[in-house]
Amino acid sequence: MDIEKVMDKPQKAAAVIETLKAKGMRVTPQRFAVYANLLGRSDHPTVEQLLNDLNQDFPVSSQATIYSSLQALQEAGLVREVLLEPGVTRYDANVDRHHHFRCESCGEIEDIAWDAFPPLELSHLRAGLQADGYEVTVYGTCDRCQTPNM
Amino acid sequence: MDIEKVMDKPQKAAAVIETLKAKGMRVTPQRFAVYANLLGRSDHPTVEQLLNDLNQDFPVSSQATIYSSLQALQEAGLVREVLLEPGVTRYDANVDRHHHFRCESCGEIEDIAWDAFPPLELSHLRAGLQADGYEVTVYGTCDRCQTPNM
DNA sequence: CTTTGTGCAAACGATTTGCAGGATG
DNA sequence: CATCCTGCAAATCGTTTGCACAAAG
Repeated sequence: MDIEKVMDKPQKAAAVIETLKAKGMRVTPQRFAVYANLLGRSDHPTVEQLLNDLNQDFPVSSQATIYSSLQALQEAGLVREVLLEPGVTRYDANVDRHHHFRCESCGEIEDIAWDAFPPLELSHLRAGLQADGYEVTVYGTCDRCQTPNM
Repeated sequence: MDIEKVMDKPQKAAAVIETLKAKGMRVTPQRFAVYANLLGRSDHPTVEQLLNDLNQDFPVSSQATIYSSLQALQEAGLVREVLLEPGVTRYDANVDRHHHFRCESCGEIEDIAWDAFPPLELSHLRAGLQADGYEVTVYGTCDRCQTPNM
């Protein structure tokens, strides 16, 4: 399969390919498609959602390959997992530090900018713990779920 | 099976039983054992750990019953899930708000007191989001993993 | 005595793995 | 052309479910 088929924005495609190469990864259409798709959305999809989205028009990648692509992308530091619901693993191409908002009604997840909150002081946690970073998860209700069936 | 067999601290046992009754739950030895065990530890065990721990000396509860007990305890608001690693659901009998520290090396989870951090201002999130609460997760290395094999 | 819980085993769903053929660099 | 990736199917692991029996109130 040709990589061009899975990407309609040539300029960005080149950038994505460069990123993958720069990480020493082989650039395959499947990897490219997974990463480009993740970069192009902000809703932290599951593997199932990626699978449906990628293969919508014609087969691009199998499920097993999506799993292995995601693993490779994770190891390269290009993608991270987001775990906020039991049994659901979501993926996020935004690896800069940021927080999350989760709607307790529909499960939707939305990013919150890092500087939405003042920096937290980690230095006076219990002695012995070495803190490397942190993240805030906010729980609540999204707009859509506040005004049901309208 | 008799409840006394699974609890060696009679005074606390009575309190646990009262709590369960107060929530309108039937008090069974299995439920009691699950909840008492969770109350007595702070390491957020998985179902597998609970299963091993409870049945260590003699059979107390089956796996299916632990799942159903945990579900009932959750619905009663006595227990909550903690999700910080893929594929691993942990349980916590501390339902007061608090934060978590996760060791990226061994996966151990430790509670952080709620007032370890100044309260965050949730009011200026994106308009439309209704925030109900939040939680901080700190990532790092625990004491044990900082000084390997000693 | 009525209702709800338990235990077993089968069912399930998400993720992982083994392996043969195919694509990448 | 050597290495690594892909796709398929089978295997695995955590969790859920159906059902007959037992226990709680």
